[in-house]
Amino acid sequence: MDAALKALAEPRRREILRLVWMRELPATDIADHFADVTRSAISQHLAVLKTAGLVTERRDGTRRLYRADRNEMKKLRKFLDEYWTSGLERLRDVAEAAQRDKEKR
Amino acid sequence: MDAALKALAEPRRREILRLVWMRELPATDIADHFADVTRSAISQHLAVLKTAGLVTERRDGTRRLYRADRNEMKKLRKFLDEYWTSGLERLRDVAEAAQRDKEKR
DNA sequence: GACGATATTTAGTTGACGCTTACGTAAGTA
DNA sequence: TACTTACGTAAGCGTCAACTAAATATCGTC
Repeated sequence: MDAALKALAEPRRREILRLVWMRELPATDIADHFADVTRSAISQHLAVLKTAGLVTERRDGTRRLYRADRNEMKKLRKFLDEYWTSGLERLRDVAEAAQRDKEKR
Repeated sequence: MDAALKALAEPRRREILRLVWMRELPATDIADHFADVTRSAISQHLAVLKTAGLVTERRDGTRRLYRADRNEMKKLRKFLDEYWTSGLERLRDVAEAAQRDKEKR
């Protein structure tokens, strides 16, 4: 989950993810979309996204086709929604804070 | 939105946000929660979160009380949900891809 | 097997980031 | 006024992340 959030922190990677959101796309086409950056850079971004589980790679001859793993994004959304309010953790923190307050008095 | 995502990419900042999710907390209490890091470091993290709009600051005497801005998080969630599938942008991209395919044939 | 096409990988550089230490500042308190 | 508490800010440092250029892998074709 940590890797996914870090991956999304980079604007270019978000753009890539958007490009392959609805369809598969070979690395070249993805790279062509970015005028100001080398293919190599895009390849590295794709590696990060793949490691984070946000895209899947499929080989077809010399080409590599990428596609967004929407299920992983779904998990991320769920994580973000639940992280702050996860029951047990929250209760523990509140209890600790109360304890701290008590000790100070 | 970019700033918010970058801010969340850092685990400590996520933890801070969680601490002040349900209640206000002075900077000292927040810093005390992290044993392995200086108060200064936490102060800097708080500045990042504030700039990203994820927390609000309220002064009370010498203390500064922080609290999560849940509305901003709500916006972020909405952004994440809609970014990949935003109507016009998506249509444009699809059109471009179709054009590219056509030219190759 | 050599070659062109498609892509990743590997140095190597640069800038950003997180951290600590040291200092500055504002608000209470004796 | 002097002192303490609570906090931010500046400078400096080490590390990591993003980039380029060059080298390397892999597949299909002649």
